[in-house]
Amino acid sequence: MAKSKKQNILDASAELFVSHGFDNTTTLMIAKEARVTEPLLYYHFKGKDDIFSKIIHDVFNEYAQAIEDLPKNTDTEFEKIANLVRLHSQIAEEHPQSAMLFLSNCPSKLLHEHHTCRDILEKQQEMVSSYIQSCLEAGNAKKEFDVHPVEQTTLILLCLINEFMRMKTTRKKRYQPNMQATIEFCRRVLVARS
Amino acid sequence: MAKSKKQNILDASAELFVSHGFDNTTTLMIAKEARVTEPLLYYHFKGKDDIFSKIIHDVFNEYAQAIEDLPKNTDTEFEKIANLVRLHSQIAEEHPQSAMLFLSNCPSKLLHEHHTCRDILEKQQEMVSSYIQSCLEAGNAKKEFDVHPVEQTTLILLCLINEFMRMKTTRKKRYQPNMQATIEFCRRVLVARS
Amino acid sequence: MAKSKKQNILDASAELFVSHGFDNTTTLMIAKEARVTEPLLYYHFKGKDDIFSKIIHDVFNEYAQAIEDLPKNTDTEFEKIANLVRLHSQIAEEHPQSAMLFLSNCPSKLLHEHHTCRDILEKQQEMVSSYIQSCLEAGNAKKEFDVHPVEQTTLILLCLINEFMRMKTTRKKRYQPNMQATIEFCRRVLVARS
Amino acid sequence: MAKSKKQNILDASAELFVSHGFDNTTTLMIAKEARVTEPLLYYHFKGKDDIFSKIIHDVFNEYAQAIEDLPKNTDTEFEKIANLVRLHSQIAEEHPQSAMLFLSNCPSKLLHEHHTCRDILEKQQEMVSSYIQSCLEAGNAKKEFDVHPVEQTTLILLCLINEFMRMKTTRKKRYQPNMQATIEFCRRVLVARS
DNA sequence: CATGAATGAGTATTCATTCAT
DNA sequence: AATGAATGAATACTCATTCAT
Repeated sequence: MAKSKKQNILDASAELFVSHGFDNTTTLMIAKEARVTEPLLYYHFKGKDDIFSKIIHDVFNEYAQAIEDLPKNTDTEFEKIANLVRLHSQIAEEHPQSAMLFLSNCPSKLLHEHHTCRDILEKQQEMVSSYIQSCLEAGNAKKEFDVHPVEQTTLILLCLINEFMRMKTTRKKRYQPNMQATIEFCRRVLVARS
Repeated sequence: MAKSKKQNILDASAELFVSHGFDNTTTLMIAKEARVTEPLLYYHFKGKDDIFSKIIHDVFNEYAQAIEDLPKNTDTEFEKIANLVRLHSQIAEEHPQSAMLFLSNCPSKLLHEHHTCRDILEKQQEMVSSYIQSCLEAGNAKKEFDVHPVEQTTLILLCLINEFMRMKTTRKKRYQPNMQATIEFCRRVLVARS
Repeated sequence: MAKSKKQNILDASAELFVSHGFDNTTTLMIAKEARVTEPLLYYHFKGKDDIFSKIIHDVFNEYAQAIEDLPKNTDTEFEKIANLVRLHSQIAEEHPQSAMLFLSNCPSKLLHEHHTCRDILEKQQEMVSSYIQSCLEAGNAKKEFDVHPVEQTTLILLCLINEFMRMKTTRKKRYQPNMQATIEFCRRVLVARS
Repeated sequence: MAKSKKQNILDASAELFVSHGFDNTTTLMIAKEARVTEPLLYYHFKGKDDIFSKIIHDVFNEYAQAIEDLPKNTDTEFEKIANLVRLHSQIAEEHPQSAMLFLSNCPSKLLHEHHTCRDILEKQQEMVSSYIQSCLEAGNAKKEFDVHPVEQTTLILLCLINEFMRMKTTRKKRYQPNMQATIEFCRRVLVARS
């Protein structure tokens, strides 16, 4: 029993939110899965929503850190873009649960303005799109790229990367795009033609 | 009373499924919104799931028809791709509800093998990717395109289009990619360089 | 379509009341089984209770008639008792449905003073016990029997006959008493010893 | 608050099942009668069926114990039969509720093969009939009895005892057979004639 | 005689949460 | 830190019955 009961609750909840969805996971299911009684959930957390928030924040923080940790000094700006794709591919493969948690529970909550998901989704967009935009601008400056409407291209690349991860996580193998091909695709779009 | 009560139920349900999600929409909410009594839901449909299925099938059939109706004879193959992007942009703008219904309710249900959503999502993928792949192959043959791993590129374009629609539907204006920019982006990738 | 729809309803109801019990038979089930729409039930009958009453009365009238029709002139009084047992055995075998209808639906309704079942059950007791009592008294007078507390013996024989039919109708073969043995049993009790 | 709420639920349920029948007893009625809220029923039991099962098992176990406890050593075998009748008479008088519960709810459920009632009814038959049969065989051996088809006579006595209890429990006084007369009736059938 | 549409009142059951200990 | 007992509010769904035609 290395894990604390509190951690048990978080782990069990994460698993259930992924496999059944937030709405279809009951506090009783969580308690049973975590080998804990229901009132203990309320001792450690404010309620079901709070458990979800904690989990989603943890997941996001790890993700944010991973992006932060991407190499800042690379030979080319394109390498940075490629690294971004690689990171997402790796997350989809190594932590599919974390990705799923986000992808399958958040959409239906997005409409509620002040929901945890909305905040985080916005942060993620902000973070990734500013990463991409920096690359594009730097690349254009170096004549490595020749990309015109920088902001629009940023958004489109953001689309591409998000959906790339979504498909890797939620679809059948035959519909999962290949990482290398995706990187080449980006190269074609970005890299200035001689 | 121009609309039949049955149609009222479908309309009210669609609206609520979009705004609250399937799980957070109660049969009572549907009945009230449709200005109908609850038992009538069960007279016309087998239950909440059945209402959802009917709606999602209707939405999908309209979508499938719209793709079917895209012009078959165009000057260039690229025009077909552009048309596909335009169609999705148009749907996101003119029928955001239909798009949302699909995008916000299906993900959490995808795990259940035989769920309506899974069937339909697969059909959509099949349909759109075979449309794209035909274009790419024809374009390559005509030397209009010079696209190498045809299948992978197909998948990536599928990603792009799906997420393009998703972002137009679910995100704030400032994160919505512009249609014309997206088409130009595709052109850059696809059209053979002189 | 030899049978009228009204008769269809009665037949279907009888079958369902037997197989599912009155409370577990819905008007919809009856309508479907009778290949009729629900409102028609209310055209022909006042409601579910009324259908039940009609059926139970029909069944009882047939039963009462059968008892009425038992031979009045027999060599011995005992023969009349034997005939009574034979009749019940025959009903249990030839019209198990009618017997079941009565046996499985009435008990839980017996408590409600003015229920159809109570009326009929009382009539049946009155009828059968007066039949038995006449036999016993006549048999005693003729010295064929030597039965002392006539009224009590009547009641006990009533018990025996009722439960005999119940067991033949509702229990497994191995618990069904044999008719001939039952008659011999009665003979032993009733017939005066030389 | 001498009784636990769990016991309150069982008591209230038993009373209601007897007075209204299982199908006509709602969980709300039970909760109100037990001065408890509805969800508590589901905290202590799996559902309405489970409550019924628990009660019927309790009742049966008491009954089985009472039969077990009947004196094993008696002067005559007939005394044992008489004791059996006395026991049933006593139960009908002292615990009419328990008897009614069984008699009025089980019949309509008997058709469902694996229902609690069927299991228990079979056990009761097995138990009582093996008790009777042992007596008859022992009595025959001792020449106390002179009973010929032992098995059939066993079944008929089982009939007699079951219906005796049923009538004592469910019918009007004037149709309730007298215990002593029933015992004498049995004596007449069983005891060998000089 | 017949029915498609509709409903008031309910019906077993569930759920997130709290309380007393 | 932990739990057995308890609940207010709901939740999908059902049923006998009726109405308009």
